[in-house]
Amino acid sequence: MLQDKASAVTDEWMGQVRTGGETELFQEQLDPSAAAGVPGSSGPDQSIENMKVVLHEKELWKKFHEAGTEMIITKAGRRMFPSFKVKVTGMNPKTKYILLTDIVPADDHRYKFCENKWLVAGKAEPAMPGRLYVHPDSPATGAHWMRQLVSFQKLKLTNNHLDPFGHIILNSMHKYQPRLHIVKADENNAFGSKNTAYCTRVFHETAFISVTSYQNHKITQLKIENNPFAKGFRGSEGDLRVSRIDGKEYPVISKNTVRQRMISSHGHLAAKLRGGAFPGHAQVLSSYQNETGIPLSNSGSSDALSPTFPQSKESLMYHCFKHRDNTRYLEFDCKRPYLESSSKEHYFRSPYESPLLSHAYCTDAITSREACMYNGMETESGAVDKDDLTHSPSLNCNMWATVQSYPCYSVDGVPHQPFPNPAIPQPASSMVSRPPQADPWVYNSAPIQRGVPLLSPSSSSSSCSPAVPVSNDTSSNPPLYHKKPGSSVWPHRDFSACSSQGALSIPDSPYQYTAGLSSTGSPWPDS
DNA sequence: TCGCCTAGCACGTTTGAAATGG
DNA sequence: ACCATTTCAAACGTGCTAGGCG
Repeated sequence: MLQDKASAVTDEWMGQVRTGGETELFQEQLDPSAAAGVPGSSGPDQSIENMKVVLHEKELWKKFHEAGTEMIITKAGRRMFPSFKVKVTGMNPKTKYILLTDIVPADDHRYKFCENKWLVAGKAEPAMPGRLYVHPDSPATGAHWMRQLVSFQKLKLTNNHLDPFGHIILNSMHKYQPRLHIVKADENNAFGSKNTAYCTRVFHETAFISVTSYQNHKITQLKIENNPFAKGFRGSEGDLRVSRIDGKEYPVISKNTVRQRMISSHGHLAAKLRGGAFPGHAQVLSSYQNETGIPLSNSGSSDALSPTFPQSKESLMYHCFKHRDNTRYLEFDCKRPYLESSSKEHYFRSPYESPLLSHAYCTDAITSREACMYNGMETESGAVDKDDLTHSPSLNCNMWATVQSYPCYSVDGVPHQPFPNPAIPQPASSMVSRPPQADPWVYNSAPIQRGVPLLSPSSSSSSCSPAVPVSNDTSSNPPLYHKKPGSSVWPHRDFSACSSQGALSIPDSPYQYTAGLSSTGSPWPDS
């Protein structure tokens, strides 16, 4: 069972279009030619306004939220748990959509965990290079998306600012909000052109604070109890994990803890000897930035500071690059050992032909196409209607990237004054790193507007938009994401954002995350 | 001294190739 | 020869801990 009916109703989302602060039905804004041009499209697209998105395992998310969700971030990348899964309905079965997610700062604070609560500990660090995670099945037909759960469980979080794998980069001890974007592919199986429509969905119960080690033992216990990979840390039946003394909860030292301590005290020397077998391993990434020249902060112009509705203020730049053979490793000095030591499912493998693409990455085609969609009870990658998989299995560019300064906030669509991020240089379009034209596998990109009011009185919010043309000249606004027409095989794709603006509407009050969800004693800060 | 971060560890799960049998 | 099932090892994901670092 995905959800009970009540929660499903709560999370129902009727797509709407936002243009210049007005709300309109999506279909009225949609360029009919866009739908008509989409292969397999049948008639007017009613999918957007009828679309409904339900967060999977909402109750579990609520449990975490009430305890103050924490997500571990590591240099190598760590999955989220609970993982971000949604059930989508109401799509046009034959229209192609691209599903993606990103994680944006929830506010401009840094936090610390004191006395069992998260407290504001100062101003946030400069925003990391924003990245998007494109579901590896994208683009796919509505029938495909609706058939099973759409899972983003392979998304990984990292605190490595130079991460070459395309994992989403976050700052530790900061609060973040995941978002889901549904983009209607245009006639080129792309989006970002003027005909591209998109919607954004935010589930506030998925907000979390990134940490390098768990602060709240309640979260630790929730993870251990619910994550099968942490089963090894579960105690035997009846093993109480938390004891209450004078109304306060104290963690109980588990058998594992005792064992670990014994191992540490008696076998530390041996462990060190074993650990010393691979010296220098962690040094690989530390030199990455200098080699590639990746700008850590490359968000766009001062538009980010504009209090106006963010939709027309944020731009994303996406690039897609051809998959090459393993020789691409040669372009990474000293990278290969690290790459090989990591998961087979590297979102990004290497930069490609041009130094300009230094922050472009590629995913592994084979593994990224592993089933990320689930039926209610079982995975059934083999049951997928191949007719619906209009893309080749080599499709493999499941990451985009954006860089965004701190978002401007809005409440129910009313923009809130954003706060500046002086640490981030704000050049305009100069941030666009265009791939060399000579490379036919390079996917070009252009700014896209997004408007995403995150704050809502409900536990979740959404926003929907038609493609607001950057200009009428489509040639100057190539799709952000597109499949080469006539290409039967998708290349490995890479989306590397060069620029975006703080168009994300997030309240500066943490209450947005607790409304309707929090209980007394919520660990979320009250400020 | 403190708080945060990292590497290495053990454990359980997942995955996929190889082996086996019908 | 083909297909389905089973087995098993490697890879992966996880939380825990000591030690490093600023």
